[in-house]
Amino acid sequence: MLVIERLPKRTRQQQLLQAIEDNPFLTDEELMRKFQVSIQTVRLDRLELGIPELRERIKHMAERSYDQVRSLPIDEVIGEIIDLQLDKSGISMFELTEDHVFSRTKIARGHHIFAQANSLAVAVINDPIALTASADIRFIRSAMLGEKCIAKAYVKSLSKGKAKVDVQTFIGDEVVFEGSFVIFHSKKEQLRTEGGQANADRN
Amino acid sequence: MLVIERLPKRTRQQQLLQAIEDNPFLTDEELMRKFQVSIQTVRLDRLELGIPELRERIKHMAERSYDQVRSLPIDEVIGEIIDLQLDKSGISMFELTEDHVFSRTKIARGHHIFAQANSLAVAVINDPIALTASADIRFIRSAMLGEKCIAKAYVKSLSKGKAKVDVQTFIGDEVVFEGSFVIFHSKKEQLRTEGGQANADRN
DNA sequence: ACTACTTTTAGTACTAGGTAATAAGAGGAG
DNA sequence: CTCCTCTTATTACCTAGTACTAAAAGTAGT
Repeated sequence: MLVIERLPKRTRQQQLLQAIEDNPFLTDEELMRKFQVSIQTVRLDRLELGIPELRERIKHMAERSYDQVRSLPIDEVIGEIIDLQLDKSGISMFELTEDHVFSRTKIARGHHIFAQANSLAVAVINDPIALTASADIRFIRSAMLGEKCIAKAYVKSLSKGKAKVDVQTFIGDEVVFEGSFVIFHSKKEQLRTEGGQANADRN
Repeated sequence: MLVIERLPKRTRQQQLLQAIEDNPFLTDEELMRKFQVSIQTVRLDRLELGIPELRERIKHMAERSYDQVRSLPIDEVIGEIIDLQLDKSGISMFELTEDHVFSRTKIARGHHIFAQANSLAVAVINDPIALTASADIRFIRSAMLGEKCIAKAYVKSLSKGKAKVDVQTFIGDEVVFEGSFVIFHSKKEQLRTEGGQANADRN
């Protein structure tokens, strides 16, 4: 007789599933010790539950995070630049995912909406060094999970080291956010520029 | 005397490093084909460059992303709540890492500073449904990589569905950010509350 | 108690993607 | 021609498995 009573198959499989969900880095050998069964039982359980082997689990996690890491630093602007006329105007698109909303209400958190507008306001200024000095912002309507936010930025004035940029963010034809940004930048005089590569290193 | 360093090896190793950085999922066999050398050369190169094997690389990525996933949803506030007196005041701390700064200048991006202040302003309101309506903000000094931002929020007024919250963010004793937030919330009348568990589901 | 069936365990062959160590060949500098 | 670096080859071993076959153990019905 075993001192430790072994669990029925169903229970064990549910606990195994939970265990791997909690810690995907468990090997079959560790699971075998945890549940006091043979390694073959663990493997049969994984087979029945459709849980891939450790290395595959790890690989999937890495691939997922790799894709995330890839998608961010390509341009440091929050959202996707649709159109950019340096020192004039810019448009970006930003889709609200689970990551951007309150888990309870599915309403977008203010700072994500702000981040899109802020980074566009900075990106539109043709200067590698450009920083938000101040902003006057209004959240007009709340945005929800899955909605596509289109931010439009217009440079209102541009002087030695200071620019005023107005941003409006729309969902469909409804305004959800408005902001007036004052952006400090480094260039003393404005230069005429070709439409070429903008500075990717700013938002 | 070796006047000219033998470039092929060095160049290859640099390219190998770059290749693995670009795509950490490359096996030695794939690298061998890519560089037209034997698999042993690839392995010697990795050894010299201190690049771990594929599985270790993948594992590290997975672990890192796992830790991130773990650390984020625990509290949905940007930064760490140091003190919270609901409907009165709150303090949060936020350390600027590489993720929060311009890669070129190492200056913090405005929306991260804003996010800390905004999420604190929302968190301090004792209502599970609270949203930023508008804000008037000023970035007074630029914050740099590694600096610890301490945000202090004070509830200035609180009525049926609207609250005014002022936030100041400090690095040391210097003010780096100031903002006046108007927060909409759902409660009609204010209730006296025990100091207990605040809503983690808001910022 | 015997059979039938499920569940568990055991064992073997094979795999990918390596490490570690040792030896041998290639090619250039002096 | 020799020394030296670089490269390649070879072999043994590792982990964490898959795939498959077979046997043992437990459980239920009759």
